[in-house]
Amino acid sequence: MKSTIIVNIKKYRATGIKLTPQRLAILEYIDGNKNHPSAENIHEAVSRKYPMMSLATVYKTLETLKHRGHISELSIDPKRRRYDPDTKPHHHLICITCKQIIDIEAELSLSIPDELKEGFEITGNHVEFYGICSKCRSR
Amino acid sequence: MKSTIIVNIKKYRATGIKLTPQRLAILEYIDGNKNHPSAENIHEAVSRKYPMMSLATVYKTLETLKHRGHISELSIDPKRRRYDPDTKPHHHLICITCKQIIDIEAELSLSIPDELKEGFEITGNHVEFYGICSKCRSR
DNA sequence: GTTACTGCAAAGCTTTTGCATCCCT
DNA sequence: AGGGATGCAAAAGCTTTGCAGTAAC
Repeated sequence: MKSTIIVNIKKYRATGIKLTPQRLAILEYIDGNKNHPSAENIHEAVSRKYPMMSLATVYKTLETLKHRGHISELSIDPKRRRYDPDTKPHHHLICITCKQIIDIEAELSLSIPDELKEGFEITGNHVEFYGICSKCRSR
Repeated sequence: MKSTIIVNIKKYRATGIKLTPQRLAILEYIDGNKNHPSAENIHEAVSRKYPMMSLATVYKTLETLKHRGHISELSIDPKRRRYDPDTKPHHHLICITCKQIIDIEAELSLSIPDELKEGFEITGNHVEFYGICSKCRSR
C-alpha cells in the first residue's frame, strides 16, 4: 500500500502542479474515476478524509488541472459541470432515465461532407449516445 | 406581411399552448433561429419589441415548449443553457475559438459495438464536431 | 525567501419559485 | 368564469473572486 502511494505521488508530481495534501486528495479521487463527478461530488468525497477541504479549492484545482490538460470538462449535464480524468478522445452513453453516463472507448471515424464544413478546420468530435439502461428498462 | 403574421399565428396555435403576446414574441423570435440562443439572448431580443417582457416568463415559456417537444435544450455551453427550435435530430459544429455553433444536418449513421452497449437500448445520438472557423483561422 | 495555494466569505450568474394580478380561451 | 400566464421579487443553485494567512518549492 505504501508503495502504491509513492508511485502515485510520483505520477502526480508529473502533472507539474504544486502538490498540496488537498490536491493529492483530489488527484487520488479522480484518478481512474468513471463517474464523471461534479465539483460538489469531489468535494463531498474528499471531505470525508480531509474535512477542512474547501469547495473553492476544489474549483480552483479543477480549473488548474483543466488548463494543464490533465482532466476534461463535460457539458453533458445542463445543471452542473462534470469532470473526466480521461483526456483521451472518447464518447459517452447516457441513460435518459437515470442519467448515468458510461464511457465508450471505441474509435468512431466521423466526417462531415465538405459542403457542410463552412470553411471549418475540424479538430475533433464527441458523440453522446442516448438510450435506456437495462436496469431502467426492467421497470 | 399581414398575411405572414396570420399564417404564423395559425402555426403557433398548432403548438397547443395558450397564446399570449409574450409567447407569440418568443415563438416568432426562435422560429427558424440558427443562433442557439440562451434565455437571456431571447429576453434581450424580445424586450426590444415588448419592454414589459419578464425574464421569468421567458424561462417558463421555454420550459413549456421544451416539455411539449417544440424546442430542444442544448448542453453545449457549460455556462448557460441554449435552446434550439430545430427538434429534428441533427448535429453541431463548434468553433473552439469564437464558440459559434453551426447546425450540421447530415445523417450520420453511428453505432456502438454490441460489447460496449452495457445492455443499453440506444435511442439516439448527438455529435459535436470541434474545429476552427475560417474567420478565426485567418487571424 | 518566493511564489502560489488554501479557506472563508462575499459576490456574480443563471435558473427557479411564490404569489397576486391579469388575460386567453 | 376558470385556468393558466405574467411580472416582480426573493430564493436557490452553481461558480468565481478577493484577501489574509500559510505551505510548498
